[in-house]
Amino acid sequence: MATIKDVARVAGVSIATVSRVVNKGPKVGQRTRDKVLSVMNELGYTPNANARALVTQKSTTIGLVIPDLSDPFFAALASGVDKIAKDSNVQLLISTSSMSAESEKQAIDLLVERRCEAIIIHSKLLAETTLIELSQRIPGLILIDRFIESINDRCVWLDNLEGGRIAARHFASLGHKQIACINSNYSIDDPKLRLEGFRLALVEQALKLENDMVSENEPSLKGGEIATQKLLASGKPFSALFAYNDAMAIGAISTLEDNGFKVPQDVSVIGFDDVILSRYSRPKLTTLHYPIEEMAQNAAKLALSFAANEQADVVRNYLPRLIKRESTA
Amino acid sequence: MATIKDVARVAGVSIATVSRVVNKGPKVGQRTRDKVLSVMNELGYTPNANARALVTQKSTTIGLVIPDLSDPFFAALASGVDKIAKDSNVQLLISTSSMSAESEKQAIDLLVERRCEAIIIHSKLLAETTLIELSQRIPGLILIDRFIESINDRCVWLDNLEGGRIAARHFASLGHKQIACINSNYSIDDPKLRLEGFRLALVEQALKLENDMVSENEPSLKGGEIATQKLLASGKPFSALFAYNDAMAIGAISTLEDNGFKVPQDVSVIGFDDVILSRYSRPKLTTLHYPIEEMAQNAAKLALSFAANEQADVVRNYLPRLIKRESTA
DNA sequence: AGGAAAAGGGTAAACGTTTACATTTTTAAA
DNA sequence: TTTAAAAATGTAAACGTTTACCCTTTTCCT
Repeated sequence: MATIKDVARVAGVSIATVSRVVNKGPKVGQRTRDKVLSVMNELGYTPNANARALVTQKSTTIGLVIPDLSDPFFAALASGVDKIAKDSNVQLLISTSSMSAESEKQAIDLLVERRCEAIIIHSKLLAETTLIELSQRIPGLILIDRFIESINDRCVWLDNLEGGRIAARHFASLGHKQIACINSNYSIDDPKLRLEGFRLALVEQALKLENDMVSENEPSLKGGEIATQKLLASGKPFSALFAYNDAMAIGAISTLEDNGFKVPQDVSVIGFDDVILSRYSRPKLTTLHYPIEEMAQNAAKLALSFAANEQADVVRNYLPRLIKRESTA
Repeated sequence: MATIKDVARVAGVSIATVSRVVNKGPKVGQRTRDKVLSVMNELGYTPNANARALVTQKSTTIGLVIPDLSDPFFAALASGVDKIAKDSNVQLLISTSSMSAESEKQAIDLLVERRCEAIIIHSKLLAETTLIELSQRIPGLILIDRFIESINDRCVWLDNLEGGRIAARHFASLGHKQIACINSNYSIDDPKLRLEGFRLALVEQALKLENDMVSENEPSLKGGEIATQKLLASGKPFSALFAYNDAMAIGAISTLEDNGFKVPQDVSVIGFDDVILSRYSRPKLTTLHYPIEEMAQNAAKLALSFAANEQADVVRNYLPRLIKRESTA
């Protein structure tokens, strides 16, 4: 592949001159510029970004660590980062990490080796201490969907607790008394917080969530089905169901209808996340909107600005918003 | 950030030695190795991938051009590439291209500048000649979801025509006579091919698709709804509907049920793609499985092998497969 | 003890750029 | 013309690695 030297030689100029025309710099005559341009074209010259990064100490790269690209939620996250990257003429390098602290650390290391300008990390498993230490070493590092008090200026997160509260209040306002919940059985904070907020607000409304009205399972369609079957099997009736996420909610609706319950006439169901699924389900899902793409955009802005030693003024703490569709009444 | 020189200086050895321990090379004694390792740790040394790429002429990067990361279909594609990348210790660099040949070209150029080992391109807009020329210049370039005869060994594609055929045969085998179709109005090959295959196989079965039984619109939920409304408005009855993709199919089901038609009792609907949506809809969607993730994996394998001057033996030409669920009868 | 082979370690060039600084050429005012 | 300023171009160092090649210790056999 042709290098700047080849172009210089063929065009009969110095590499400095070629560099100047490549970078649209000043100080180069029209005549030479045209000559160089035509040689570049003839030779199919493309500048080497690695060499450039080395000498300029800028990689024009933004790194992103997520567990799984195929999950629409993370795809939306990545898409948000990508949009800001595009605006800043920076490219998106993705590092996926599979379900272990070890692998999350590795994914980050790869991005550090690449000397990414900025790094956005979705980590649920890495220890707080590690993350804090990392954030000290890397100026452009931002955590998304995770809150760590001591480095809260580096975090962009959603208030899960409040999400639970909102769901509870919605059910209360609809007059529901017999309330159930299907939750994720993953050992991360989110399920605990959502449930806690849900409980708290229920109490405020003089309602309560019986212990056996909470069923845990995988946060997936199948998990939602199984969790709902268990709830049904217990025999206790309920008219309102709070699901950990949209996938579980849709699984729940499916199981409920298979068992003769109409949604929302017999049971109201509320989801969480507002992923694309929720608009495609029938009935359309009432859910809590998780503005992940916007959050990712802000995280990217923040990361880029921290990397440049500034501090962008963007929202970091998000509240989920209730989207009323057809699954609650 | 500490460099190899810093480590060498502090450890009292040459940079060659440090390089050897970093790369787990031979020819370094236990004693020195330990010393270097501890200094590396103390200084928080991380090798610079750009410098490495420069000298080794290997970027350990695989590039991917797609139009939109937030679309689950492309997210699945990216995920497939990522899996192979991981296996090959290579990182995924994503370049999104928005709806124009120009922008597709730019996205590719960015990856070339990065000297990606291999490049996977999902391009519907770039001219064949450009793509052919590009594939000549770049050994590790593979086209996904596009077929160009003269460089067919660089293509991984799905047989859209056959997809249409399969749908038609399925309807015929179910005894349907009054058949309709909602198609995408995008001016790319896929909609034309699917429809053509559908028509062709219908004729073989002595059936036919009336011209006014084809309605075009955007390939989205909303587009599916509108296209179906138009079909309904025409007044002609139909009992089988072939949708361009799952989103349109789900939109169609929604509109059909809103108009008092039961799916599949009154109308059978078949989708295309088998994206995650189709499993979450009610009734679950009968559709043509588009094995995009597997295709992407093979594209990545192929790209990497071409880049290494070999030629992996993988399937390049895929057939969609009928997934019978609940929306046809 | 002598010596050869093996092991450990160092030197310096190369990768493809950018850029401060130096040099040459052109322009235009005197 | 001369000449000072401006414009164009060139020189060379630097970025952080890897690696071929060379030199110095060890090791271990006879």
